[in-house]
Amino acid sequence: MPRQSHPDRRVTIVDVARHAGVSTTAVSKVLRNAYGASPQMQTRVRTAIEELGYRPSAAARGMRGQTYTIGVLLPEIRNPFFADVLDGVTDRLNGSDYQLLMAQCCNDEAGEARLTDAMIDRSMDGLILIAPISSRRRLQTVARTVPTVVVGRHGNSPDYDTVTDDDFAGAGLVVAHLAELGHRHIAHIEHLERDPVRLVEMPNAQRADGYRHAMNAHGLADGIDVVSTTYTQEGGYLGARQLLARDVRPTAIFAGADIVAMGVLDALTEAGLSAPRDISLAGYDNTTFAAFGPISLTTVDQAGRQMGVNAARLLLDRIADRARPTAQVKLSPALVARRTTAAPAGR
Amino acid sequence: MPRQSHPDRRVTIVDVARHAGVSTTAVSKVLRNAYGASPQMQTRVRTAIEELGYRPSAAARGMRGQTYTIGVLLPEIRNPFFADVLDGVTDRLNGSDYQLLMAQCCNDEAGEARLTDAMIDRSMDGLILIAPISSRRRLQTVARTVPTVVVGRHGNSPDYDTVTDDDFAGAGLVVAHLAELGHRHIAHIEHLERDPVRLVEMPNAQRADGYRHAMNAHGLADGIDVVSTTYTQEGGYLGARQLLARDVRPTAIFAGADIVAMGVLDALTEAGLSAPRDISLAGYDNTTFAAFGPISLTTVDQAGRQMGVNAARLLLDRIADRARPTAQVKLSPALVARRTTAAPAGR
DNA sequence: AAACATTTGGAGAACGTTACCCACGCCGGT
DNA sequence: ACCGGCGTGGGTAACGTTCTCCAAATGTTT
Repeated sequence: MPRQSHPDRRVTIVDVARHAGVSTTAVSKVLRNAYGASPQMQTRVRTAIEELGYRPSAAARGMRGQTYTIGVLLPEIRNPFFADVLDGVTDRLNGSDYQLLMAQCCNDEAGEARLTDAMIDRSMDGLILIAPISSRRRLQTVARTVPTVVVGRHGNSPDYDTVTDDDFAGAGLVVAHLAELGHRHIAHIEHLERDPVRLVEMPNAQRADGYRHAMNAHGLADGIDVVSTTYTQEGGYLGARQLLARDVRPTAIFAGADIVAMGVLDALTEAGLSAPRDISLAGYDNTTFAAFGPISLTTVDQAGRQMGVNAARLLLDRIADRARPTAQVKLSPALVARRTTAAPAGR
Repeated sequence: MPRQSHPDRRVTIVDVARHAGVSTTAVSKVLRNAYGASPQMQTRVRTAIEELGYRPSAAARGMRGQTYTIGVLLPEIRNPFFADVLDGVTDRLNGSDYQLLMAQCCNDEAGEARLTDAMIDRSMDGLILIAPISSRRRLQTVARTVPTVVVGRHGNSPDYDTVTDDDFAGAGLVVAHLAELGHRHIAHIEHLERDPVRLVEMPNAQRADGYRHAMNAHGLADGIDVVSTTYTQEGGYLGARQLLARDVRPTAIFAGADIVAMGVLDALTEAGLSAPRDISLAGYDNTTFAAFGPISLTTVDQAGRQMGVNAARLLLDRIADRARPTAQVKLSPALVARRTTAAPAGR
């Protein structure tokens, strides 16, 4: 590991050029794998880079070209589903020249805007927005400024690519599973949504729609029972309390997300009930939590990793060609039946 | 929200200067709250900035001065304890000019080095390294290049500040709690550590030491029983299997981390046992998982949020004055007794 | 009134890299 | 011989900000 001659100053492209006896332009070309550098030149420059321990400054690069940095916006770091997506992105980006940096978002539109702006200000080459809550207008603005892929939000745009799970179908899988077990009164805890655009684009809305559609399709229209809270543990807890207070209790609860199902479990435990003995319970996301043995929650696997891989792929594609038409990747969810669902007690 | 005159080009400091009828130097001074700008100048420039919707380019800033970016290195995004630390950092940084960006680390030294390098390449103003595994030498090198705070690693350095939990004392709390309940054979699952430096600096090693020390102090030297695996769910599972196969089973298990305790619960469930009926179980970290009602794991609260707040504070201090002597903040852990610990069965 | 600080503003040179051009030499085909 | 094309290399001007001076105006002391 060679030390640089001057103790303080960073090694620059000029040092490399001098050391290799070539121009800075030549070094730059090699760095970017750009056209116009002969094989000899390549090895010569690379040797010099190695010998001096040179690493390009992203700041300087950002002023003219790329920074080889990709930003990921996460809404909630604690939700393991997002970690899965992130793993996929990381996988795809490994071995590329791109470095991934992420930021946790603050769960409000203003904060989301501030963060995307911060990423744009830092000359990032591309953005992956995971389950953003910003207005469609805002997303378009961002995407027109920097290559962007939106994950976990339906609807298509001419400006950004999307990667989603087929939430409508996923909800259907849960209903089918529970109906097959013999349940007729299957309640659903949804995330309250008023905004008309989000009512179409947000996964939670799609799941609620899918639930209603599937209930009707199975001839269980009478068993439709929806509680609107939020996709949080707290929301699940409160939702379950409402459901448990019904005159006629549902025999099964389909929570719109695993985190919601956790809140439901809380409420059940508190009420001295357990799943599936007293009530069947299903979630959505197949988080590590759901997979955890003592919990063993029936849920829907979104293949978060696959979503991440696709998002990264689409983003790299778009960085390479900003003009290509946008794509919408929709992945198929799969039911993971575990131990919180069973035939209803009275059957 | 005014649009910029040219459709494409970003608003620069030159535009602002022209619009305000001042020099770019003046604008720069206002942006940095630097000395030499009168109050009138300040308002005048700020108005122009507002009117044009100007935001400075971090890339350009990075070439001369600060980027107002702080990097956080997380070893494992799924561990909720790190999320707590991150919350604390975010809290402290909110309202400051600094933007936080994080990267997940790859759990090996090479990957950690690559990431810190990437952050340095991007001219970040400061780094917060959470539970890094790099060699001490490497940490020093990084810290000499950029202001750095190391979280969750003992030992002090003249180059970086540290924020830790008193892991030694924390382990003592667990042993005291279990001893008081009447346990005499208390096993511990530790993270295997060979490197002599890490054996002193890593929290896991401190916990194991604290465990041994406390066992002796309570006159339970005969009950010392340590299994070395890893701080993962898998490690907990394997460790518990070993312990359950003992001729004389321990009546309590102190897992070195909540994630390890989860693995233990897996193994217990598999063996048809439960805590605390058959065996008492304690973790460490007070993750959201431990707090979750149906789990209700006895654990140690590290006040991750406080650690994060302190780390951010120290980092901002150091950015302001790189010459100040380093500080070591050590926070006191607290026991959180929940439902997985009780008096041993045979008592 | 002169000398000296202090405050306020600006001019201009970095910072490290890449984009855009142009020059050179070497081909092959008129 | 001449011409166009291609492969190769380099010169140079950006990019947007801050930093280092310097000058003018204003205030303060002798």
